[in-house]
Amino acid sequence: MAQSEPLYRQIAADLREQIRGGQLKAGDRLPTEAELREQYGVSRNTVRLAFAQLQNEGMITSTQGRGTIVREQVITTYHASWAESRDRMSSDQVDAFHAEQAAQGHKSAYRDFEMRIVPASPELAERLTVDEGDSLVSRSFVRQVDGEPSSLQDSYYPMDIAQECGLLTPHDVAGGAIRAMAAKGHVEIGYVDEVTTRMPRPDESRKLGLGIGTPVLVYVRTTYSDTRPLRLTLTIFAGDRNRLVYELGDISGYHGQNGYAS
Amino acid sequence: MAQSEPLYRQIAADLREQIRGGQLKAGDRLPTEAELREQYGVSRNTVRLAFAQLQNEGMITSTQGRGTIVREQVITTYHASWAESRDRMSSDQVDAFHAEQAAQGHKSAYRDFEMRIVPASPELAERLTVDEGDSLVSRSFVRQVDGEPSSLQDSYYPMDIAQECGLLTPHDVAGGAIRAMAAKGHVEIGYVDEVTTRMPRPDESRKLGLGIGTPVLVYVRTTYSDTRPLRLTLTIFAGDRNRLVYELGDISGYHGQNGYAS
DNA sequence: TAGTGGTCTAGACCACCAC
DNA sequence: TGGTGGTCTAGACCACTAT
Repeated sequence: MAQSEPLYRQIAADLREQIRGGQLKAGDRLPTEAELREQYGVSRNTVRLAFAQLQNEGMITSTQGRGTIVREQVITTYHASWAESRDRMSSDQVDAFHAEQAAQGHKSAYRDFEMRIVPASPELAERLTVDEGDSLVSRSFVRQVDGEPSSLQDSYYPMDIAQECGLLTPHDVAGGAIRAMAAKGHVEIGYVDEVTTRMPRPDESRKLGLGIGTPVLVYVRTTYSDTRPLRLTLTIFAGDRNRLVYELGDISGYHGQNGYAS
Repeated sequence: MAQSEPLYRQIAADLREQIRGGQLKAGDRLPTEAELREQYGVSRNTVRLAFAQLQNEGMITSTQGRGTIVREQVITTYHASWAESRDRMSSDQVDAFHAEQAAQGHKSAYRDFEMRIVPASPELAERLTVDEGDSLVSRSFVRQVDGEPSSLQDSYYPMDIAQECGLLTPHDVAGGAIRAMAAKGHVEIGYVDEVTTRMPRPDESRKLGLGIGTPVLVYVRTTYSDTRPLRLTLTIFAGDRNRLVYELGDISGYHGQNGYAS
């Protein structure tokens, strides 16, 4: 028997089952803490432990004064093997991101643009093949989709390239930084992408408006010309709203839908 | 002033600072709940709330009877753009995974192999272009690295291909399923990879031995021949121990290290 | 056995939201 | 205003680990 399961886990399991089974749908309100306390004959703290477990699984969200609801997810797709590739960038857009979001029926925008000069951390120095502590130019912004923050992006450039290509301005670069570098002969011909996941730090959680129990997708792209690393872009994606997609090789046998609707 | 911060958040912030600052290193023991209760003059529950927050951020682990320690992370790399590619597979290995882990100084193994016949879910049906409910062959196992479970892998094959290529056996297929399919003319020439993250379900958490506050990396690879989808592989990576890497285009300008040590 | 974290109770007051 | 969740206290007993 699983009788030895603690009470709060049993309560959490019951509620999880009701959500998976469809009795409680996305957006529905769960019973209040008081109701569950009576229903199970336990203390309020035990109910709160059960709620905490489900919150940490990303299944529910509690709001002071309003109640506790089943979380819903709207996932948008980021085609990593398309984005920033030159043959997909039309002349009047910064990157392929806007176009892809529009194709999925979403509106995207940039917010809180910042330019800073920072010393290279060990990780940055290794990937950009500069010395630790060397100055790098950081250009960062928040990406919004449908008015909600969706990802935090931070690109790092070696100082000499940034100076040569006019990336030291605290504004958006017309046509995009990639184009500006290409115009000076620094053409990106290869990428290395690293993808990991972790729980957000408090400031990331705040900027992305993440609920408890939402991890982030950490996406690091290092780009190369034929001779050297040109740029490192670190993107923190809100894990409950984003999907990274790579297309490799020949996928002409693919049915061609761009939806990945599920 | 940030005086309005709840007590437990202040305590969590203090401890987080000590970890980030290096006063508390990976593997070190934190003060006990009783010590912190005295130190801050709060109730034990408040200390526990602070611990819970840090656990959910993946920073600490508590064990009954032993204490609370700072978590440490050993990350291994999974080269998604290499794995399973034919020109990287030597004749005597199932896939490139073993070789890559060995190159990183890790020992890998497979456990708990299973073969099942399952009906296609809507997501599987869409990607494999079969009808919902059609029978698929599922072949799954647990991947271990250095004796610890590292990822759960589950591959789905259309029934006709599985029958033709001898994938209906409840054992490992000699030389690997990819080779078996290629021998019958079903050659994989393209991939679509989808990468997302979420918190683990209780069973995944158990199989992977995940602590509280550890998300998983969900990795779905659909492979194609020149005419049709051949296979869908779903991998659930323990988020605290794995990194996915893609190399795209020409990276001859890359410095050539395979470490990504950090 | 002593000390740790795990579970649980029964209260209290507060901040926020809908009415 | 009444009800919701957010924070906090001051206990209690249990399960596990180290010694």
